[in-house]
Formats: sequence, structure tokens, C-alpha cells
Amino acid sequence: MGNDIDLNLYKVFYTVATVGNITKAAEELYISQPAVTKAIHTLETNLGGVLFIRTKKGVTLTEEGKVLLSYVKNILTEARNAENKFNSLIKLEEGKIRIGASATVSKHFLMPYIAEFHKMYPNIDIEITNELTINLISDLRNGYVDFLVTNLPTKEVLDMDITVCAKLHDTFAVSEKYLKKEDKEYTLNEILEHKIVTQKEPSNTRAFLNNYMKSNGIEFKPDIEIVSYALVTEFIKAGFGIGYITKEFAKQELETNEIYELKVTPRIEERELGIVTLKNSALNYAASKFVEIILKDINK
Amino acid sequence: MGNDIDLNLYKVFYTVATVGNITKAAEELYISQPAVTKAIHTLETNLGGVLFIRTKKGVTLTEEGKVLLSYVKNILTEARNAENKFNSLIKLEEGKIRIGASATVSKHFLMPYIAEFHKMYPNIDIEITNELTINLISDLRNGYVDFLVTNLPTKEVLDMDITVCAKLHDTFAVSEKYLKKEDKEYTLNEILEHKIVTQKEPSNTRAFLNNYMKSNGIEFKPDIEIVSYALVTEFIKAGFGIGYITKEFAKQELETNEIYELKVTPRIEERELGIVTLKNSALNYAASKFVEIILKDINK
DNA sequence: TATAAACCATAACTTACAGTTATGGAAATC
DNA sequence: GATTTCCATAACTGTAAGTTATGGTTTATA
Repeated sequence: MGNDIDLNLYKVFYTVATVGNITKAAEELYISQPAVTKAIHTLETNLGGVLFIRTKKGVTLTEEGKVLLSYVKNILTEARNAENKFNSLIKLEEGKIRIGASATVSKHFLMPYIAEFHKMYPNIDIEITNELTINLISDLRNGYVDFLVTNLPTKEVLDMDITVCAKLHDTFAVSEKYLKKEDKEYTLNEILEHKIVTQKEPSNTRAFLNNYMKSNGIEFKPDIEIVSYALVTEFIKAGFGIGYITKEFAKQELETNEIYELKVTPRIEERELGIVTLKNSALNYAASKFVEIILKDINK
Repeated sequence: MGNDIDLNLYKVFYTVATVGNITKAAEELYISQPAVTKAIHTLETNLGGVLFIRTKKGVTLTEEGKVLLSYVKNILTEARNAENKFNSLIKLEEGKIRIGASATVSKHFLMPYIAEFHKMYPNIDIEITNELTINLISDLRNGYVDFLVTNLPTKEVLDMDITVCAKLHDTFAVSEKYLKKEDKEYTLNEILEHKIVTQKEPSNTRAFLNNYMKSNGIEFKPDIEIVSYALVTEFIKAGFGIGYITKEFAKQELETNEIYELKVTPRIEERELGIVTLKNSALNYAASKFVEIILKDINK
């Protein structure tokens, strides 16, 4: 788009045209009168035609100048709109965040951050996509979401950046309806003598469990498999057997003793919750701020 | 319209955004790469936000940058349109001329100039308004026409500029049907013994005639008064009496001897045809050119 | 009918900053 | 491992956008 004209001269032109007086225009522009005179002359030279008729009372537009002015008005309003728009985007006065996260993570982890963020920036729209991690990853690649918050580890993420944002602690848990509480440390075999309730594959949590079993030399097959993580806890509460859950996502049930944790050897390793973004990309200002709010809590 | 941003930076921004590569953008803009880098940085600083994500393969727009680009595209196309429009106006590739002139002047004086002009600048529209001079003058004041071509003198023109563009020679003329041709000089009284055909008031020609009569002490009352100048000649041709006409506007009839001139004492003074424009205004480029074409013939 | 005020144009001078060259570092490519 | 491709930075330079000072011309004012 090979524009040859110095666009800044149009600002001077606009001011002179509207006040009809070079001296007053100079005041308005906070520059000297000769500077304005020169600017107009330069513009006329560059455009190759006369823009103003100089009278003793000021200046008036030529017919061609009037035509030019109508274009210049558009240019300047559009420039002003551009600035305003950009400004309100970076000031988070408008905009949108699209988060990808499982229903569980959304409910037990994101909810308070969303509340906090929404209170700070009420005009930013928040869109949450709940799906399986594998689907979320393709949503991220396709640009349907800005970032994911998901259980780690997550495979196939060479083109993504991962930032740990919380530690998760998995455990076996059970209701007293099914098994009386004892202050003992269970072996894995003792656990497996019972009915086992877990999430159905594919799922990060289930993959983590499978891996734990395998590394302890166990070919594992649960008795009850459920797609929805939320239902796993419900099944445990109802006394269907021992379930595999994440403590952070079952705080309430554990605190009220509806279910209790079973200590087990070997110990189940710590797991992480991560923020996943596309490499060579950048979050918009709103999403950045949201992530920042999440991360300020890390290691608490 | 207080735009704070240096609009020229948008040209750089646009180029960088479209080629996605600062080095290539620099080539395209015929400036050095560091100049582009700096320009983008300045723009980012002025706008208060990041526009590009710098990768090792080039640069890509941030989300906010993309939004800005959509505005910038509009700005630059409008700027380009402005230049093009202005250019074609001053090059007379488009435009309009609005001339005010009597039917007589249009037919006998303007016609060849219009033909010439139209051949040179076929895309300029020409609009001719035929009215009495008094009406034309108000048309000019109201901006309905660009300039007038009219018989002089014309009163009430303090706010107008007049340029003489031709000399006119009035005369008494008659057809042999009415009066046999004699090689003699008539006195005014001899003329007035006959039926007199003239234009009806108000008209510049008639005013000139009245004035001529008055300065010779004659209370003048014509026998046949006609609004249309063209018809005056027709009435003379038809033998209704002696008519008062302008030689330049009856060339054909005089040459073919349909009517002939009556020499009279005292001599009728030369009159002028003038181009009338508004003071403190200016003709558009097309109208200027037209006037120039008329004036190049002056004093021939 | 001087006198002052209002405007734009011009000249000569003074920066500020848009441009330059030179160079470096870091990743992608061969 | 060498080369190329990019962007960033630093230090320098020249132009052109700004300045002040002044003049001429018309309009308003005393």
C-alpha cells in the first residue's frame, strides 16, 4: 500500500480546514504559525495542488480541498477509533478469554480465579470449554481457546508451553459404608482385594493411575469405570468400593468425612496442574492477566 | 481531533504485519531493518501495548495487533483514495464545471470553447445554466455555478471579480424587406422614425441601449420588445423594423446579408463580455482551465 | 486618517528524531 | 559444525520539522 503522502500533515490540514485560520490552528496544535504555514505548503506541494485560498481573514478550502477534507475526516476518525480500541483492549476494558479445562478443574480449581478476575475486569467475556484433554489440545491448536488448564503430564505437546500452576495429590478413598476406618497403612495388594472405582479411559487421572499400577508390576482392571470424575466421588460416597481421587478436588467430602483417605504404600506420587499455551504465540492481554492471577498463588 | 499517534508509523506497521518479517518489510519500504525495528518499537510504546510476537522465523501479530491492523487497513486505503481522488481532480480526469451564461452568450460565444475543452478533458462534466444575468448573479453567490460569462457592465458586483474576455459591438440592423440598403450614415432621429425591435427589459443589452439613448437626450420607447435575444434577429429578418443587436452574435445573418448593419451617429460604444467570479473564492482546477482557454484568445 | 490588530509568508537558524552503519546473539537450515 | 536468517542494540548522522524574528497587507478602532 504505497502511500506517498506524510499522513501526519493531514492532522494539520484538518485543523486548519476546520478553524479556517492558520494562526488559530497553530495554537490548537501547540506549534508555531510558520510551522503550520510550512506544513500546508508541503502538503500542497506533495499533493500537487492548492488546498486553501488565502484571504486576509484567514484561509478557506478550495473545492478540491473540500473533497480532500471529506477523506481526511474518515482517516482521522478511523485512527482515533484504532487507538481507542487498542487502548481498551490492553486496559482490559473489553475483550474475551477462552479457557479450555475439564469440568473438574473448572469447578474445583478455576472457579475462584474466574470470580476474582471477573470482579476486577467485569467487561471481559469468559468462555470455558469443557472437554477431554485430548480434545482441548486440538482446540488450542486450532485457536478455539486461548489456553488450557489441565492435569499433567500431557503428551504430544512439543508445540506448547506448559507452566505448572498447582500440585495435585491423588489418593485412594472410601466411605465407611463400604470399609470401616482403620489407622493403618495399606499395601497395594490389600487395596486391590476390594472393589475399585475409577475414571474410565481416556483420562489423565486414569492414565496416571495405570502408570502407578504398572510401575508396581500390577496388571490393573477396575471394577467400576465412570467417565465423569464427579460421579466417581459419588460412587465412593454411596459405598460401591474404594475409589481413586484427587484430594484437592474432593476437599469437601474429605473434610465432612463422607469419605476418608486410605494411606497406601508405595506412595502415590505428586501430580501437577498446568497451564498450556501454544508456542510462538502469545496470550492476549486479558488472558495474560488471568494466568498471572492464577500464578500468583503458586507454592502457597 | 486530537490524534496522538504518528500516523506514518502505521504504514510501517501495515507492511510488517502483512509480510510478517521485519527484514523483508524494510526492503519493501526501502529503509534499513533497524529503522523498521525502531518504528515498531516506537509504535508499541506510544500505543502502550505489544503488537508483534518476535519469533525466530519473523514476527506475528498479537491478538490486539490483529485488531489494530483491521483499522490500519481502512486508514491506509482511505489515504490512498484521498490521494487518487485529489490527483484526478487536479489532473482534470474527473470533475465538473458549472457555467452561468445567457442563451445567447452560450450559443454564440461559449460553444466553441466548450467543444475545445470537452475534447481536451472528456471526463469533466459541463453544466450550463441559462438565465437572466440578475438571476445568474445570485446563482453565483449561492454557489450554484462556478462563474458567469456575461455582458458588462453588470451592477452590484462588489463581491465579485470581473475579467474582460471579449469586446462586443452593438449596432442597428435591418432587413432589406423593411428598408432598402443605402450607403449612408444615419442620425439617431432618422433611425427612430422607424419601427424599433429590441430585447425587453431587464437585460444587459437593453440597459446599454437605454443608456445610449438617454445620453443622447432621447426618451426611448421601442415598438416591439422581445424577451429572447434570438427572436430579435428573427423579427428583423422578417422585416418588422430596425433592430438593435450585437454584431458578434449575428455574424451569420450579417454575412449572408439576411440583415445589414446601419451606420449611426453618434457612434455606439464598444461593450465587453466578462467572466465573473466570486471574490475570496477560487475556481476549481477544471473551471480555471476553462477560463484560461477562453482568455488565451483575448485581443485577437 | 493615523494606529493598532489580525493574518499569512518568508528567512535564517536550531534541534529532534528518522534514518544510517556496524555488530551481536539466537535459532533454524543445510 | 557452518551458514543463513532474523531481530535487537548502540552509536552516529542528516534532514526536515520545528523555532524566532520580521515584513507586508488588509481590516478594525480610536
